[in-house]
Amino acid sequence: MAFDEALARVRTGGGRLTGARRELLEDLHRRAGRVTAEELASRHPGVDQATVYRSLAHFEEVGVIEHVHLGHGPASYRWAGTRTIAAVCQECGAVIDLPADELDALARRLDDEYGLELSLGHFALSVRCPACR
Amino acid sequence: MAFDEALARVRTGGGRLTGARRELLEDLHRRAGRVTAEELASRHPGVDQATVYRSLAHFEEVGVIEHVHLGHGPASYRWAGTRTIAAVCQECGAVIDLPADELDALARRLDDEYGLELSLGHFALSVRCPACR
DNA sequence: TTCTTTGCAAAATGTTTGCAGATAC
DNA sequence: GTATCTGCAAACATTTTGCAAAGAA
Repeated sequence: MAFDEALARVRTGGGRLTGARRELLEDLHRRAGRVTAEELASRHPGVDQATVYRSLAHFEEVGVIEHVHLGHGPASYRWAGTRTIAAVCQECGAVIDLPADELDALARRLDDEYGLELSLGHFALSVRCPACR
Repeated sequence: MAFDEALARVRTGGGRLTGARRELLEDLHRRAGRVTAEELASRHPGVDQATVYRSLAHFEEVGVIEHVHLGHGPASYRWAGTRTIAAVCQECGAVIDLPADELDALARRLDDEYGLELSLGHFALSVRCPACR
């Protein structure tokens, strides 16, 4: 998603585009990878941790970012719309990004057989990476 | 896995089969479904919460149980070896158990293309259930 | 001017740890 | 007898909340 579109979305439903939000959005957009709330907070010392969480929640509500659970630690956030899914190595913790297409066949089966709509984000796949096998 | 086999496993490497552990094992075995540490602790008031966590960790180490993250709440534990995977509805939180075979094709692809060994437990699939669509 | 957002501090949630005494083997 | 396990209480990590002041529209 383009940065400007994100700015517009943040304002939907009376949302305000504050300094803190703009700062966080720029960071999230620029890096494109995954970040935890704690990393964001520490990179933006002027922005309170509570504000980081509240901003992230708002960004997610308006579809600007999405979060995924990579393991036992904190959630990871990234700019929305990247069609990849995370696989986490259970042993070394490495995160491997896979094209989301890999799940297309599974998604189709789950839909056909159970009426379930598979959503790509939110949970990682649990794997063992080549190095750890 | 049979209950007796579990008892044996708990003793591997000098592990002791204590009253608390036997109680928890019986509960986990009998119910076969998923339980959180907190539920276990409250069903066994004589067993301290710390003991529950430590026992669960030990049971998992010796392969008697496995845990999965179903969402934002606590982890869920269940008797090992059940070949199903959990799908969690993002909207209503319902947990749907699917035959693990559904992931066989995906597992094969991930192995062939990336050298990744997919492991079935630990993370749930994120879905929208028929009722919520 | 009005409604939203912020910072701060405190609470809530889920889990882990240190330690001295109890228990399994 | 000796190493492991337990309860207790305190710490920890992540996230959420209440509230009064500040800021966006």
